[in-house]
Amino acid sequence: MSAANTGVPAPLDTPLPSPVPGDEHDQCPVTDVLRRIGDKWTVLVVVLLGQRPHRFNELRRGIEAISQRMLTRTLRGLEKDGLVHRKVFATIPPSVEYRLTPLGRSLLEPLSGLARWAVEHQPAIAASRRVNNLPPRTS
Amino acid sequence: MSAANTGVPAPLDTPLPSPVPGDEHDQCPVTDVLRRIGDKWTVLVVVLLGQRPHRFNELRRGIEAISQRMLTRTLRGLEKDGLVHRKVFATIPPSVEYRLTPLGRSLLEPLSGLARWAVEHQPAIAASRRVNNLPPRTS
DNA sequence: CTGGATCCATCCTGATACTG
DNA sequence: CAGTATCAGGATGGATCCAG
Repeated sequence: MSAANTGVPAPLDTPLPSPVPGDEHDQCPVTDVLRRIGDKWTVLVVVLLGQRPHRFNELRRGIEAISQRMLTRTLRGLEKDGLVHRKVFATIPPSVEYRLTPLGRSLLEPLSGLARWAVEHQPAIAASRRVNNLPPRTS
Repeated sequence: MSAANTGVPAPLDTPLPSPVPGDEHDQCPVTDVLRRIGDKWTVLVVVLLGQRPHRFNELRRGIEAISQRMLTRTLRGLEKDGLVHRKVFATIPPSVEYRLTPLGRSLLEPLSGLARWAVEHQPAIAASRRVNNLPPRTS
């Protein structure tokens, strides 16, 4: 935190990859990533796997509220995108280990930036939600 | 960029606010924020407003593919959370100006971090998606 | 110009039951 | 243990029409 809120729009060292083509109907990478990790469980799983590799039911116990189905789906999505590696041990009973790939680990860093912002400003957002519970506009 | 990808897991200066309570059924602030900005249009609107204030139809033209309804909904959501300020000019015809609040502007920074990651790794993700188009596992 | 109201298709998520 | 299959409810997004 150096020059924080001086009132100036803050010229951002990374200009965010341009508004969008407009007439292009496929979305920009940013939106794409946001939608991938913006679901209900992905971030939780990534964070857990960021600590160490986990087995399936280990993740399940770590999250608790997640259903078996959603954990599978979440892991499949992450695996498909190359963020998580799935390693099967042909034992009896079978066991499967999930771990972040280097690509997946590289996500932890920008994610932590957003996490810090979220934790820091969550009270302000919550407050704004309470106040601005859509009171009729002037009328 | 100092120590970038050395292969080591990178110990993250911000440890991401802990996995989750587990038995708590309300989500952590990070998930909350991710779900707010993880929808189809929010980030696009925020980015546009990050450049300068816009009027309603100006935003609409800037995004093009967005429907009137979704632009309204997106803006209402951002307004409710205190990220966007809505200023009405009682002219004829009426005009409304939207601009980021300081809170909204503060989001641009962590967002740009994620944006940089997305742009940088989007090719790898796309490639992984093509390869891993869910080929039947062994079978 | 700005936006509300409706209707509808689709996606996401959860609960439950079953399998190698 | 680690999943898959199926069904149902809610959320999300789009099209269209109407209004101040």
